Amino acid sequence: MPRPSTPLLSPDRIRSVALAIIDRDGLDGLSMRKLAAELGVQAASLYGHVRTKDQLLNDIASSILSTVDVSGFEVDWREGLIRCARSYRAALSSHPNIVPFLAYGPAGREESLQRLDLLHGALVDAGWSRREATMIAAGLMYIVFGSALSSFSSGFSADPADYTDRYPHLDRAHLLPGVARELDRDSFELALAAFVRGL
Amino acid sequence: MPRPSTPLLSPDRIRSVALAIIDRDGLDGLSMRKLAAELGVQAASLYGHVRTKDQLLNDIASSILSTVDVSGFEVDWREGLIRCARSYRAALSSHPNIVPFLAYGPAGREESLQRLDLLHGALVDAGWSRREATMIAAGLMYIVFGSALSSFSSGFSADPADYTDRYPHLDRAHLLPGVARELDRDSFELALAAFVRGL
DNA sequence: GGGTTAACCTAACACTGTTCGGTTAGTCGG
DNA sequence: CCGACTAACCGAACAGTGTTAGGTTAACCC
Repeated sequence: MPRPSTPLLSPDRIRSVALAIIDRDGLDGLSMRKLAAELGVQAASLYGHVRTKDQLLNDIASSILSTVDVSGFEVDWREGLIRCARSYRAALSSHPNIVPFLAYGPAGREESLQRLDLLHGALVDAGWSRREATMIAAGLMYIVFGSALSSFSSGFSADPADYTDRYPHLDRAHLLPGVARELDRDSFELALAAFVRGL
Repeated sequence: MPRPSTPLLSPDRIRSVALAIIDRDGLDGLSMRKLAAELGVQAASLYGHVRTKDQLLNDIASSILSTVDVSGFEVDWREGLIRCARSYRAALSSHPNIVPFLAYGPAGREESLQRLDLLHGALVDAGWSRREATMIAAGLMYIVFGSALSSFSSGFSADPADYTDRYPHLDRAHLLPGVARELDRDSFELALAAFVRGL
């Protein structure tokens, strides 16, 4: 097939289909050939629109991070922290499969830094030292990313029988997928509340 | 080369060289061929001692996790939580490059579960409900893994000039590698202290 | 000393991301 | 209207990945 009348590819379409594949098949489930196939195209054609796979993932990551909302600091810094963390977590957990890439890659993402800068400024305005503000922001990110990786409760979904005998203390209620999600959210809320309260 | 007089390979040697490569070249820097080469052997030979690369990584991960110490709950549960978290973080940050794999993979690791079970039991003994104990343990893991991924301060080590103008609030002192490590540790301690205090 | 097994090898398979050189449809200048 | 040029796609290839099948030989046991 030579040049088609109307282009089959665009950066936006590539990103959106790639994200759909990641959501469906996981991070390892995305290959350039598979992505191309689902776009009705050969793999090489992608490189006219995307510099590299890593760049593609970065772009997707940035677009997800750009939905994070850091407003709400006018009221009070505690409320601002909580809202920011919730928004961050919501953004991450809407596409959980890409979180490992996000956490792995450099934190120096434009979107991430902008929001961090705002957060940092708000904390300093509230009376914290610069160093403290940095550490508080870091702590908040620990909780957000730790919970979004969610290698915790959703990582348990193996055979319940494995746990019952060997780990007497562990409640196995959280093995049910529905409960696991709820438990993850509640754990996040508890950790967040405890962290902010303890500051 | 046929069967050598003294075996060149053993699961232990393979694991230790593999971990050395990961520490030196990163998680992506480990390939079976490279590992084999450093062991003075061909790649296929590894599969007589190791079922699969993923299994190898899991074994390495388990051996790292097995150094985590969850004692210290006799004194008081707050102290126990803090000691456990510190020990966990120490174990992870001694081999930071494997943390992404650890965080990515299932939490259902034998070593991880044993310690989780103990922690859970200690919390229940201290008067928390089973559900609360689970959530507290999860929260602790969020902070530990979030901090060990350390996609925070060590992720910034780019060009300092990039930050100065665009992000006025961000202090750029933490760009210095030495400071970054210290800041990471202090951020972890602050998050941990705030979390435990806030419970 | 012969048979068995364990430890290594070579070669290959099916993938991966990425690049090079071609082929053609669309677009613009004269 | 026609030629030059570019944009968009393709086929084939490269170097690399994890993994397996089948072969070769040294060490071990009876």
